[in-house]
Amino acid sequence: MKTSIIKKMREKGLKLTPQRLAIIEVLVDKTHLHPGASLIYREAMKKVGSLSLSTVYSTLNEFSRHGIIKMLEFDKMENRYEGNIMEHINLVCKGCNKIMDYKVPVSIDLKEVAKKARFWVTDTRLEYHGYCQECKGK
Amino acid sequence: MKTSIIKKMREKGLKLTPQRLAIIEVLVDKTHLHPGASLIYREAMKKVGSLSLSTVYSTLNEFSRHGIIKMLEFDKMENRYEGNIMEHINLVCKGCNKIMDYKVPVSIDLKEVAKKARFWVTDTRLEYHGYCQECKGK
DNA sequence: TTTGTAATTAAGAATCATTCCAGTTTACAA
DNA sequence: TTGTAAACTGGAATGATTCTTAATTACAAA
Ligand SMILES: [Mn+2]
Ligand SMILES: [Mn+2]
Ligand SMILES: [Zn+2]
Ligand SMILES: [Zn+2]
Repeated sequence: MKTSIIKKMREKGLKLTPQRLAIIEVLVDKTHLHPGASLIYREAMKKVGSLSLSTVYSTLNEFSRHGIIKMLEFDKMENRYEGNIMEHINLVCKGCNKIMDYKVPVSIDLKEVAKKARFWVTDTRLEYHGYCQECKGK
Repeated sequence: MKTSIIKKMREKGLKLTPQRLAIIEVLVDKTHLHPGASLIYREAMKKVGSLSLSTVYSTLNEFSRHGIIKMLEFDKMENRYEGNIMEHINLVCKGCNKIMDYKVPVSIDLKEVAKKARFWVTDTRLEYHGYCQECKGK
């Protein structure tokens, strides 16, 4: 996954800096956690001496704008990021803010959306909110 | 829709105030716009003399907490609200921030999610982001 | 109808994730 | 090696949302 991200960066003409490399590594290592900017900042900081939070934010924005990673936007909670850009449902626990992947059994044809609703889809956001096993029993 | 919202409020033991009535009316009238708090505030203000933005926020939070309305959370954009709580996909235009409804052709069985992923879904958030007819041609 | 009180509202201050800014450094193509 | 656009930095600014505290009010019970 790390290699494919770097490859995509090259394709898009994005420069590879030590800061970006560290951010990518955290994103890959912790992708199952769907980490937020502050965790990514803390972890990447351990890898590269010099890094500012502004850089983390602008890098994550840049990457998600290019479709290299996916930004999951929230209101009550820090935004979260993931390297897995395959279409899937994110299960978001309201108790502990954990986010888990759920394989989509069916997929809607985006061409049909364009035809029927006159809307051209660039990315999808599928979330189920609720409670995980641990949080279910209060 | 207005009647059913008020009925649900009664069921939940929520009091019906002039402020809440105005907010509900705006929510019903403008539901297709998926209005944000500031629009709801402006429009509801026209109906009742006295209304504060704090009240709008706390009311919308209260209602969505009770599942009476649905809050659509964004990061770059004001949160939006809708009275239509039936499961459907929201088409969010990245050009003009318009939000349109799209009827879901298929629905995933939530019991299967509980069984397979050990996750209990309370609400769903299905969005397609992209461009509407007007914004497509830049 | 009147009363008691828990719920609701108001106004402004506080929060905090995120963006902006302006100056400095750096990756990498030539 | 050099030139330059891109990236980085740290601090200030932003802005939607929440918090706080005191005043007001809906409505159940008397
Ligand atoms: Mn995921
Ligand atoms: Mn909708
Ligand atoms: Zn949980
Ligand atoms: Zn549009």
